[in-house]
Amino acid sequence: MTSSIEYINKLRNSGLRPTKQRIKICEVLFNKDLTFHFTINDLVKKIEKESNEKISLATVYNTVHAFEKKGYLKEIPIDSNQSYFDTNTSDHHHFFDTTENKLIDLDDKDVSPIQIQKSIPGKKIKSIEVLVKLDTDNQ
Amino acid sequence: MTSSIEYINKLRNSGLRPTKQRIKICEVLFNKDLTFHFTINDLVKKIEKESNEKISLATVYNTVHAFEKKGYLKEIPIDSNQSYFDTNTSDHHHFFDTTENKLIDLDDKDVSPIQIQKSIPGKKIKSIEVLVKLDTDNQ
DNA sequence: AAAGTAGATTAAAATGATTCTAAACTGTTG
DNA sequence: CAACAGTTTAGAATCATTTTAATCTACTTT
Repeated sequence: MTSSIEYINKLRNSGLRPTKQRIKICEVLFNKDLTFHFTINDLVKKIEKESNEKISLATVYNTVHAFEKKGYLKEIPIDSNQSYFDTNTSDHHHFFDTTENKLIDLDDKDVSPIQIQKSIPGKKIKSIEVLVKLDTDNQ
Repeated sequence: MTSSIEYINKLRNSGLRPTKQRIKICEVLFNKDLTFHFTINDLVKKIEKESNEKISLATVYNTVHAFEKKGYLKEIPIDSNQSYFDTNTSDHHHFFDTTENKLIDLDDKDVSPIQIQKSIPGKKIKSIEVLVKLDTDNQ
């Protein structure tokens, strides 16, 4: 359990004003033992469930994007028309269960080191993300 | 140059009726020396440019999805608000230039072999896709 | 502590990609 | 050729996301 004072500091230190809404969103996102994956829609439902005041949808979008920019959240590349985010911002990868449309974390240590032998002039590598698609195994 | 007879056979063999529209889309997608990446919007423009008749947007969507299901196209997992497709259906990966929003092929041979040390019970690996995000290098 | 202001929140409207609808059309089979 | 299932179509509907512009609030300056 992190107290809201710590979120206030975290926000201030990132140049984000610690508003009531942002603190609440921090609590919903980061006040957990485990990291998790979510869509904006998931997050709105979580906020409604864990709080009595409602936060405008635009604010949820703004805040998630602000947190992503600050590195507190990561967007996960999935071929979907909804954006998936991850509260686990460490270097890691994902399984995507194509039958259940569910994401599962895949630790960096469970993937052999990835080396890219090609470079693009004037460009530098920002991130390397592995997506392992899974299917039901009916042997 | 593949003749339209071959596309007619290809379509028939996949259980898709060889309509005027599908044959035209085959020509635009597969009558090239090089494979390429596209969005639906790109494809519509390409069709307009390479043809005098117009194909309804709904038909373009239907056909792209039908071709994807048959394995003639692959969707590329990108966290973007548009779906990207690839006419290169062989095993390979991608660079994504985040400043120009452009995809670049990354050969399987240019990526060190990837081994996944974790397995999910009842699931088997369907594909492994690597997305390397690029940034402008202003050293 | 009051005033000023830049940043934040909000509901509602706008946008843009994608899907759906239902009517008209067409390839295939008998 | 008739019949039918599959296909195309324009336009409407949907859904996620962004924008707008008015209101509000955290923070700085006095």
